[in-house]
Amino acid sequence: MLDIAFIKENPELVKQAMQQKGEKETSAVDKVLEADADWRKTVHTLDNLRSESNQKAKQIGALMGQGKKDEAQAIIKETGEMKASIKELEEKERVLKDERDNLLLRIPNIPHPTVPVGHTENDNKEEARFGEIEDSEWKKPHWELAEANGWIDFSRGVKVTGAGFPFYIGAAARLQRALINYFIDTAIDKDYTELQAPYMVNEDSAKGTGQIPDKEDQMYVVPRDEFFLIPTAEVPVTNFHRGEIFEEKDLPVRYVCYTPCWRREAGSHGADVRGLNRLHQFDKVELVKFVKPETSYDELETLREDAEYLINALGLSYRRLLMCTGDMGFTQSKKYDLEVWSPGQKRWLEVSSCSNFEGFQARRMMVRYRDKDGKIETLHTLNGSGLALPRIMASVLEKYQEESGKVLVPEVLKPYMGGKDYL
RNA sequence: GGAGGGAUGGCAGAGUGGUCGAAUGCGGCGGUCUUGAAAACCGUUGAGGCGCAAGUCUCCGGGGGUUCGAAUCCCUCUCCCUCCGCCA
Repeated sequence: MLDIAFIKENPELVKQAMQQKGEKETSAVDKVLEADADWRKTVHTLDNLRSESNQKAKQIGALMGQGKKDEAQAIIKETGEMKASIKELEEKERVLKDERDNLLLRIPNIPHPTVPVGHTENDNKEEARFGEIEDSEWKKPHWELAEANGWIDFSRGVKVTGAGFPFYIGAAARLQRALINYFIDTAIDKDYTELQAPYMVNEDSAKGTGQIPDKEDQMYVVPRDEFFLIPTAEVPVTNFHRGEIFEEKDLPVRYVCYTPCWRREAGSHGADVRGLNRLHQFDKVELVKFVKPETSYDELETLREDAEYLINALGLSYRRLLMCTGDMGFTQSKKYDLEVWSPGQKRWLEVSSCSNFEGFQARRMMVRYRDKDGKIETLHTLNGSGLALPRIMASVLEKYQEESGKVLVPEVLKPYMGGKDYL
C-alpha cells in the first residue's frame, strides 16, 4: 500500500498513476482522504476522552491510597457515562480505520517515471534481444520430444493428481534438478543467501505480500489447517522479515530460494497451456532483495542482470521487455519480463519477471530499517525469478535437440549431469 | 494425540489490581578517564498513532471480558517448554 501522507500531498499524481495502470475509477483517492480525515477526527476525540478517563482513574487510585473512600466514590460516579462513550467511540474508530485501510489497499503502486505509459502487452517496450530467432522446420515442440523419449508423463500426472501436475522421468528429472542447482549455486556466487522456506503459509503471510484479497483465487487452500500453498517463494521469503526492523549496515539483504509453486490458473485453456507452458505445480528459483530506498533501482538492474546471466549461460535466445504501466500489475513500480525463444513452438516464453515494489510491500508488512540517525524508515523490496523451470526446460529441450532426436546437455550443466554429453 | 508449565523491551529476567510503558542485568549509543584500547564511572537507549508543537493515546503472544483502573483477574485461540504416546 501507499503511504497515506504521500496520497494526501499528491492526490492528482496518484489518480494519474491509477489511470495509467488501467483503472478508470479513481474516486478511491478522494474517498480515502475523506475517510482518513474522518478517522483522524474520531481518534482525536477518543484520545481526549481517554486522557480524561485516565486522569480520573489515577485520582481514584491516589484517594484510595489515602483511604479517602468517599471522595473516590464520588469520582467513580462521574466516570459512568464516560465509559459508555469511550466504548462507542472505540467501535467507531475501528470501523473508520477499516474503511480507510480497505480503500488504501485498493490504490495501486505508482509507476516509476521510466516506465512506458500504455494499456496492453503491445505497449511493453522490447529493450533488447539476444541470440538468433531459430526457425528450423524440423524442430519439435518439447512435449513431442519428451513423449518420444519417455521424459515427461503428463497423463499419469492427470491420473495421480490432475491436469498440470506432470511427472518428470529419468534424464528429464535429473536435468531439472541440475538446472535448479545451477541456478542456486550461481546466485550464491553473486552474494545471495540461500533459503529453504515453508511451502505453505498462513493467512497473515498471504495478506502480507498481497495474495489476499487480491489474488485469492490463484492459490490452493488447505482449509482444515487454514494454510495456503505458496504460488511463489516470494510469499514465504518476503514474509520472513515481516514486522522487523533492519539496521542500515545490514542492508542490502539478498536471498535465493528454490521452491515448488502452486497456482490454480483458473480459466486458462488452449494452446497456451500445452506441455510445460502452464502448470498447476512448477519449480522456480526466486531472488528476493531488501534494500535501502536510494539503491533500489540499481538493485533492480543487477537483479535483472543476474537473471539474464543464467539465460545467457544456458545459451538460450531471449528478449527483455520493460513492462508498460497497464501490464505490470498492482504492486509494482517497475518490472522487466525476460522471455526465452522456444524453437519448437516458435514463440516467446516468459521465464522471469523482475520487479521493484519500492515501499509498497514493505509498508504493508511493516518491514523497516533504522538509518544512521536512528530514524526508522520504510525499506524497498524487490524480487525476480532466477529462473522459472518448466519453460526453461521446454526451451532447453527444443534448442538442444538434434535432428536425430537426441538432446545435447548445455555446457554449464554438464558438471551437474555426471559429465554426460547427451540426455 | 494426552498431562503439566510458560509467553514481559535487542537478549536475559522482575513485576500477580492503582503514579508500571514497566525494576535489574547484559548488549547498543554518547561521554569521563587513557598515548590507544580494556576496565571503571556517568548519561542515554522499545514500537506505533494523532498533533505545527506542547502534549496525548495505544501496545507486556492474538482476540474477547470483568473493573473507575489490568502486564497482573476471567474466557478463548495460537505458539513454546517438560513428560508420555506416535513417528520420517
